[in-house]
Amino acid sequence: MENRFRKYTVSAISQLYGEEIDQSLVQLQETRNDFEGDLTLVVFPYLRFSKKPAEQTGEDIGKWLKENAEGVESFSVIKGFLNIVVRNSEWLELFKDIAGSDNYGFSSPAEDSPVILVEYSSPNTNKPLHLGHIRNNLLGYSLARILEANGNNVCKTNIVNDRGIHICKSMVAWKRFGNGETPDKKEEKGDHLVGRYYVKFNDEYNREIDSLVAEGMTREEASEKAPVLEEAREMLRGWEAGDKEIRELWERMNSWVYKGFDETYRSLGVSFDKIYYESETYKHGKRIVEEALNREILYKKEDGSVWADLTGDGLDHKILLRSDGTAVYMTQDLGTAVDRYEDYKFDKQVYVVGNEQNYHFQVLKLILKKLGYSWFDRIYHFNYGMVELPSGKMKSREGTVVDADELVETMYETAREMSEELGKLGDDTNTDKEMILRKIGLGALKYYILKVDPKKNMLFNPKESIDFNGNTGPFIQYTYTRINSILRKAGKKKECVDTRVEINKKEKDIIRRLSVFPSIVREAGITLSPSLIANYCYDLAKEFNQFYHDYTILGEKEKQKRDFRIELSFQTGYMLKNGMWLLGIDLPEKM
RNA sequence: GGUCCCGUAGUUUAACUGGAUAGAACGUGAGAUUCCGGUUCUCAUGGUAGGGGUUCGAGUCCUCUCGGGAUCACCA
Repeated sequence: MENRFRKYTVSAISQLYGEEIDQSLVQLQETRNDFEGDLTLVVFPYLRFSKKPAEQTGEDIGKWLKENAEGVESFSVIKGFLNIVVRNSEWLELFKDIAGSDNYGFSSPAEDSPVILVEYSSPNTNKPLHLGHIRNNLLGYSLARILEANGNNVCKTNIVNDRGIHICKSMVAWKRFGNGETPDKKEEKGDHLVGRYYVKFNDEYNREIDSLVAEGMTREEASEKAPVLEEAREMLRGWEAGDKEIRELWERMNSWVYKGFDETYRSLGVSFDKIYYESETYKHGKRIVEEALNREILYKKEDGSVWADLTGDGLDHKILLRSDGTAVYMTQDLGTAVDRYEDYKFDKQVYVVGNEQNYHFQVLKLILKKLGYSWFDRIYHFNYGMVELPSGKMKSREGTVVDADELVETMYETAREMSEELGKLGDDTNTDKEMILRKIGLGALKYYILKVDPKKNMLFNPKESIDFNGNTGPFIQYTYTRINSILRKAGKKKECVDTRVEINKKEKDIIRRLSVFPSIVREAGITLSPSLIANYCYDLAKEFNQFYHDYTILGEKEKQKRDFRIELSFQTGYMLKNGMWLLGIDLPEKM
């Protein structure tokens, strides 16, 4: 409908003022609630063509539309805003289109559609996932779905940082204190077990520093020379040299971690199409750096370390290989990027990584450019802010991180408590009940995180997120189950839309809301914002609830009206389901 | 100190990318409704950190000040 009016406006301007304008210049929006009308045209931009005051211009265009455009009931002009009232039959035609199309608002990718890689999660294998990763995973997963719905060929990737000094630290601690402990023996998730030894390493490290200081060493010196650290470094060198024993231990402990991660990913409901490992890509990175060194794009210091000079671009010097020849983070990321380009020839790559790495990605892009990769501009860093808790900031050093598994469990527990308090779900079997509660707990978590603008630091309040009222996931889930209940009672068959039926304001509001879904999906795809989808779902659910409150659906006597309302409910539920699907949120059929 | 991000009612947030009187939600106070599933609605309360600029029009763009965060490692 909006598109049609856009075209009408272009013709109106052309016929009235003899000026050909582009459709993008037409500012058409929903009429605000306080004014009479459905669509509003902003006429200010045309004043320079009409050479008349805003009111007069609005009147002219309004008159033209009334005479020439189909479906205009009436119009009014307030200041520079032309409010158009659209005929009810137009709305019903529109609704018929919506009801008649499958997956309204979704486009399916063709073979030659753009290829987009979405990287997210990117865990280190020395500790379990935490709240920050949750935001990352949810954003990444949702972005992938949104891009897919926009008709792109999307590949979800993950880069696992499975090598480096941090992993060696866990390994050293496990060798020293582990007594052959394994996840099976301990009945502990592997990632948690390994994470525990990482913490143990740091405890031991600090203890050794303290005792060295007590023996008269300076703190600075002590933190360099502590024996455990030496041992970890030795292990890293051994790892890079391919020492058999070290590699075996490394593989063994990593396998524990992967098993744990898989469980976490499953409980969060996210997945990947392709996983890259740093232990494989870093070699490629090193080759790339060495080649670039030969071509004198990079330079070597006297101590043997390799650097990129970025001062010409307003940045600093950046190290790419250590003096002992080992790789750094940037080295492997270069390798990963090139690997991926060779694998997929992507049109775009989206890195979902926290904003603390803004500098890193700025540098990555620049170095790719310097090295002559023409596609350097196709990588995009999707950065997001930190998650804080009501109790304060998360600091791993202070032990205030929130473990991902624990949080999911807490959400589930909270859902159960609330549900018991309300005394529902009585007659369902236990497994059904559990599944529903998982969906509610997880839906609450996901919705609460995704409705916020990713750029902003956010505060996560578990209690508030699971509220059944307000702008929350459970509220939308609840609306959906309510619709389902109505449809079950109605016999749930698809109704034909009779375009002669009379509709009221609320019904029109819902149709209008339904009709903008495609443009919201498109917008979310362009701006990469799941929050747009989240807020859309909330608005739709709220509008439906108002309608539900004011009018009866099943109790309506007139058959045509009743059928229409049932179909309207069906479409609303369908749209909620699709919208929430884009966020990776499941809607239970009952709750 | 350099660079980047952020600052909207008591709190959590939105604003169609420069459009109307800045919307919601939670909370608080008053009232109506409570029939398909836990409702919903109305009213009250209260906000763009501050100054200057750009123009028909600024939360949005520019600039300065103030506040918060990130980063500037031979960590990842």
